[in-house]
Amino acid sequence: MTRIATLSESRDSCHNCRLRTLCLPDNLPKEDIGKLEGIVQRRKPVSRGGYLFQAGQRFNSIYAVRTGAVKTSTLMANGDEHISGFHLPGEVIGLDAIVSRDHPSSAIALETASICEIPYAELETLSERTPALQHRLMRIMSRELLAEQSTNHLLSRRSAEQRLAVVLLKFSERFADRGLSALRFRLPMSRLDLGNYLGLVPETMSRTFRRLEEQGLVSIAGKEIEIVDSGAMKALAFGAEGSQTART
Amino acid sequence: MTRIATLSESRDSCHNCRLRTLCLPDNLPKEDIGKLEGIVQRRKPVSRGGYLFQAGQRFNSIYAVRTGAVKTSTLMANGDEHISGFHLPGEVIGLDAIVSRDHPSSAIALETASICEIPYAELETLSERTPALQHRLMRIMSRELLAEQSTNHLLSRRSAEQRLAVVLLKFSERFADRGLSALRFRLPMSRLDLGNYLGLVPETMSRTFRRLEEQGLVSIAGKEIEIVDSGAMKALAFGAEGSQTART
DNA sequence: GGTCGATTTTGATTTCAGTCAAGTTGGGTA
DNA sequence: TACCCAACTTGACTGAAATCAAAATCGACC
Repeated sequence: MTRIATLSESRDSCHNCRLRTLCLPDNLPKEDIGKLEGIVQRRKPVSRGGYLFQAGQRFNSIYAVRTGAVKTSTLMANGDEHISGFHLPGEVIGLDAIVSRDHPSSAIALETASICEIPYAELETLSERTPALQHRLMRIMSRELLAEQSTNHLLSRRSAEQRLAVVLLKFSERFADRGLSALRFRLPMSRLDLGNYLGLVPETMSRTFRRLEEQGLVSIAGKEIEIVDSGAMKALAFGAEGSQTART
Repeated sequence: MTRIATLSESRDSCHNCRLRTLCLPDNLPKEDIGKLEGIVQRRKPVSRGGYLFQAGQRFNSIYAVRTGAVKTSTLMANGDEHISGFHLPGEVIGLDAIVSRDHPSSAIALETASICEIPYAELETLSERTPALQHRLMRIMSRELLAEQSTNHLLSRRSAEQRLAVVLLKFSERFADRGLSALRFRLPMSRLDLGNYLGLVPETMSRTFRRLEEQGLVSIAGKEIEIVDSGAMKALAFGAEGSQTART
């Protein structure tokens, strides 16, 4: 029986946390993990639709997702929401607020989520005397930068089918990194949210899902996704064919 | 006589550098700037089309632009170039390589550029005993993250006119930050490159420039840009009108 | 000053995704 | 169980930007 993604449970300490290698503590010496644990605060779970923090709110902490899933979004000048990312367990949220002292975006739970809060002032103090932690922070920031770049890339002149294929493959990879199936998983967000992130309206999302299914690339049942032909998906997402520019 | 942007000259040391407040040394105590200076290497100028580094190359240093302008771009699977950013004096390049040990993208001079090279291993060592530098690095990374997010935002479901208006206003602001005119400046890149960055083909770029000019928002002469109606530009770029979603 | 290639422009046409308008489905709850 | 609202789907139509094709302009170099 294939196990469907739930991304649940992890122990109370960073030492035992199943997400250790994805999260802040990765590669830290044992005693440094101990120190980090000293400042991490476990919050009571945030339920679906609840805020971890709101845009404009004073920046005090960064947050690591332990279970569940979170979206970050900004309200644009005209009142529309723009979703800037989806965050799975082990990922760190709020790093974009370090410059400005205020959170530029809101973080909202897509499903009940447990969260580790890490007060930034204390993290900064700790990292002053913990080189390994300092390096780890730089690496995480750099990783985020790469992720954002790859999103830019995705939004820049790619067809709806390609965008969807890319994002499904990325989720596949991220679930696999968390020890879950790469081929069968449950998307934590609505089509509306995913479309918002991809720059596509819900109608297009619906039609695009259908087309991928008709081509035998995926099998869709609500939010449950099965990647049927991973090779063809990759060809569509990254392949030479389908580029809108390639004028051979 | 209005001074047209050239973004030239700055002294040999970080202390005297006109770009100090934009670049790494900002807010550092004098003695820390001295230490930073100790590891910064001044390279001989890179001429138009020359590489600061190439994608795939081993990551050793980050780079700060002193004069000129630089683009960073990746080669996609199908052979197309995707331009991920344009970099003006005072900006730091290469931070996206920290995670992977290799540069994910290439950096190419758009016009003759002088560059400061900062070996990352030495920077890391130095920042271990220089908290202010450490904080500065985190802030710069966070700033980059914000910039990437705002690019995402830009590419996500905005019209060609809006994209161009936003990017012109951003350049305006960046030139102003460097003490140059916010209303008259010279874009350092070709329309092809700017279009690539914005996800638009050159034909559309041309037509969109023309439309902005016809509406009396800007005045264009080759790469020389004059912002004629800054208010209307902002209304177009950020205003309530022009949202593709607002179904009032 | 003239030449060649790259860059930019212009026009005609096509196409993909957005818009508008109605359903349909499905999850939550009274 | 039945109701309700939100999420999703479907179909017809529209429109903005891509594509295709060709000409004009620019600018670097001899």
